[in-house]
Amino acid sequence: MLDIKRIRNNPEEVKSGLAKRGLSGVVEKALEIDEERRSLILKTEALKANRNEVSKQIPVKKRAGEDVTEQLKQMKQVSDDIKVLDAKLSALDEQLNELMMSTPNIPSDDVPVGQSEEDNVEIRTWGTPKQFAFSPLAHWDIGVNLGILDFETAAKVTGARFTFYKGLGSRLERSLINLMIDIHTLEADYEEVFPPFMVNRSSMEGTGQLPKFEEDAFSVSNTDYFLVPTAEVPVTNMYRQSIMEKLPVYHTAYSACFRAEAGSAGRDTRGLIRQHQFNKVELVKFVRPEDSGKELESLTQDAEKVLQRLELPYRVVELCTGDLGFSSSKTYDLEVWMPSYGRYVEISSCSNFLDFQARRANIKYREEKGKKPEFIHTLNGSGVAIGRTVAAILENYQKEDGSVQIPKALRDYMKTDVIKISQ
RNA sequence: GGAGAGAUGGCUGAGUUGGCUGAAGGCGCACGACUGGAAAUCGUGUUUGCGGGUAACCGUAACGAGGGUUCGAAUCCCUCUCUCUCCGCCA
Repeated sequence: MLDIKRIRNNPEEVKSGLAKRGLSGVVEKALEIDEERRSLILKTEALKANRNEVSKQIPVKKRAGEDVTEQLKQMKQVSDDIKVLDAKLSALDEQLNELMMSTPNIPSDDVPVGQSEEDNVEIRTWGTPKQFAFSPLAHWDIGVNLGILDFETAAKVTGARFTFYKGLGSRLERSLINLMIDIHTLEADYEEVFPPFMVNRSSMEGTGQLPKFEEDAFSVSNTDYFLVPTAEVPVTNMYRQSIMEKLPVYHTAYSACFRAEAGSAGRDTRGLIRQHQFNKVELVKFVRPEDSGKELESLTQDAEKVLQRLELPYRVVELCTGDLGFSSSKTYDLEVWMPSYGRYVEISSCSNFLDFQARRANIKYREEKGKKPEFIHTLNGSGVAIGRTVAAILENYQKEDGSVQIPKALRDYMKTDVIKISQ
């Protein structure tokens, strides 16, 4: 959520920031409500001050034997007036809140301006897409041939966009989770968290999934719970409504992720790329405002480390203003080379939210005792998506005979070097 | 799911015949005094949001959340949430 004071003090700056997202009219609307709201506050608080003053005198006068009927009558009127003004005020508060909650973050100044993912900017590449001496298969064929992925049974048992992993396929999925969490906890300073896979509405609002994108989430009927679309939601909201004692705090968390994929009909219908349920290891950072810029760089590198360890070719792109997520001010996507697509495919998204989520979720910290608490900055990134990693491994490590070599980093976890067709 | 108890400031813990309680006492913490230094002791201070003000500061709101009664509510009424104990059930 944007700071209303920032809008009040620098309306032009906010206006041009939101314009980069193709948004207009928000600032004007916000200022209009804000002005009315503040003049109303002035009025009601004056009345309340008066009421408090007189109410304090009433028992004194009563004790002195004075007649207070007239005061009671007057104050009754004042109280009724206050009630009317308060109702108006809370209606305005709600309007303003609704507007602010559905307004996206402002892109950082250095984010490239653009319309769509076409305009994203490649920052760097790592590794070289492999040239195959045979014609490589897509992971959905490789997985089915090896008997480790079963889309048909999942379609019967649940529906489209779900998958059964079997045998070494399940072990591969599980091994990747462990490898990634081990990298982040043992080679870096992330503390592991195993979060709930359902969260309440306030948590979804805190990180920005709601109120605008309810159709993207799965809700649990008869409750006000939602299946988590990413571990970012429960982990960030751990610190909702609190003043943090020390910064920075880094967390990594495995979770299943659930997405309705509304509006994705017809896209990536085959394979593991776009599922209603997938696994992901997430990285979440809570940092001082002045550090968030460099923290985004190191977070991205922490995610990259996973792909480097797995020796998967990838590139880093910076999202342009048109492709930037609702809550983010700046995002780097990691895209892994996917032979079946003949291009790089998103496997991680690392974002700096600045104080946008912290304001919604009310997460603060105090630099030193006696000082005013300030909003922190939050960041998160996939470290990385498991299902897409499995797809990338199957495709990039496939052999002509249909078998798949296991990346070196995974062999201890997998207890094998290769997945062969025979099994 | 059934029965009961509870939810107050960083912690602990008063306050429940409504008013002088933003909230006693204790602990913790910060600053000061004392000391060669420290402990102990003494003194002072120690929540957050919003609005106004250059500022000092002033006003207002908050005692789990929301609503109601009242001139006035931490205190009374209603709804909800969470925690604890016992029973049932269960991985």
